[in-house]
Amino acid sequence: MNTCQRYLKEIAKARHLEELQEAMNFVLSELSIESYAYLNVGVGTNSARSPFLIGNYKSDWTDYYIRNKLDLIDPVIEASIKSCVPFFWGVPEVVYASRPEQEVLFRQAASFGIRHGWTVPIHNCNGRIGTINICSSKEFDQFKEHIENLAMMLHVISIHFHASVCKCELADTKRSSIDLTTREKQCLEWAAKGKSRTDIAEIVGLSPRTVKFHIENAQKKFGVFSTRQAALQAVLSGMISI
Amino acid sequence: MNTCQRYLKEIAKARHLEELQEAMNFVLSELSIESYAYLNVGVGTNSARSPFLIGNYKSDWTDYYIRNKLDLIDPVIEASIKSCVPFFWGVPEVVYASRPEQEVLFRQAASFGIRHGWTVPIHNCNGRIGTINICSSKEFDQFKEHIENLAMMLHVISIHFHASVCKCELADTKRSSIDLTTREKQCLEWAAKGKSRTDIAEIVGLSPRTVKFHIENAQKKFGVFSTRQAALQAVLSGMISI
DNA sequence: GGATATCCTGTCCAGGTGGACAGGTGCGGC
DNA sequence: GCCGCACCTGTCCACCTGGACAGGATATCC
Repeated sequence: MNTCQRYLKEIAKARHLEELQEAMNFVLSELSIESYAYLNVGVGTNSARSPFLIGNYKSDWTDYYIRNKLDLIDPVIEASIKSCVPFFWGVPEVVYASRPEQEVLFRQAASFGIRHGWTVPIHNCNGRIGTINICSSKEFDQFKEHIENLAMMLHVISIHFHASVCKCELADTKRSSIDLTTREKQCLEWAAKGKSRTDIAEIVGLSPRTVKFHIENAQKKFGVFSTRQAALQAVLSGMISI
Repeated sequence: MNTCQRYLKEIAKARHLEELQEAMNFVLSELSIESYAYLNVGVGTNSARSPFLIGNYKSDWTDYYIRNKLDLIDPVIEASIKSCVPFFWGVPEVVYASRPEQEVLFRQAASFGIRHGWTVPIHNCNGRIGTINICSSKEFDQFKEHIENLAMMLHVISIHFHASVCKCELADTKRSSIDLTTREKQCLEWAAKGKSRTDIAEIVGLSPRTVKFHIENAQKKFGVFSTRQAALQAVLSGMISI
């Protein structure tokens, strides 16, 4: 068994988020990664659902980040939503602050020693994405070289880590898999076809309130906050067709 | 630059699907992978486009597979939709035929020498998923050992390959009848992610009215009457990703 | 009998959406 | 110079949506 396989095994055997964090701390320290943060965010609307964070960034910064919902404006998160391959960010790179509040964010991060980094975005199409963010106090060139040497391994480790997070999360919430009821699918299907609540009510022979009820349930199951997203998720996961 | 980086560069520089296939053929032959197939399928039941296939499987089999839409019943594809980490399939593994028509599929595949394999599922949330399927005529244990030694590199290569396919494909859609402008795509993309008009306005730096304007134009192009439908169409036709 | 799941229905209300009316700029082609 | 196109912005208003309150009826399983 090679080194990477050993690392992946370490990550796979974790049963709770705490164990997972320990495993990741161990693996990344072995790889001389001084500072990392796994951020799991919803791609949905800016509602109450909080993103969650695992890692060893300074808690002053991460607390502030989460409390102020900075993920909503973070250009790194924006880029992660769009990209499916890892990317560098910070001073000499493309992914950088473009709007005033993003510049504030970068300045604030810099005051905690976070000036540049490398991020692995991980998508699994359930309305949330995972990002492994690695940063360093080293000079950018030196950091980049270090990362590029490890990129392959770090990329794979990140994906498996995210998969483990999802597994632990699922185990926690006891939601084995997303399973829509007949009514939920029926209502969502018409919603995806562009019908309004009242239309659907008439079509399927329910009250508009009940249609709302079923769509709301579907939204909860997908962890999203709009019919738009629920319809998308249902179509993308092959549960309904339009 | 190490070997893997060289491979990734080879894949990244391809501009058309043909070049991409050549690059992949080269890379995988270097890694002593005798037989692979990249299958790109839509996840919806009646997806916008038929699946497409790149690789060096016997064309007798792949033609038959595509013609009979076997991806719709293939347990490997089912597993790929659900999993986001690579897995083995075939005789001694978990992913195997469970329904009668799936058993037929596996028997047919076996007659073409495909008995077991390893699949990397790649999700990037645009209504299609990519799978890199690698199989071998070797005995399973021997095959498994070979793959496990290369798993990390193959995994990363697969992800970058899929990203390149998407890039080439997007270039192709520019020639299709429906053609969204940059702003339209930009606004729809955020809309598909569940953002509201005001959110999007802030993100892309426009007035809410202008965001509305662009989404309306996209709606007209698709011949639909809601953001919901426009977002779905755009995602399913691969113009945007969520 | 109680827990659980699916299903059904109601009101109130802030905030989002889409249609219809306006207006404007800058660029390239004929 | 005019036309078409992409782009940008505004108001008004009916309607739709989602969240937060409610209230029910069945049926299954332990």
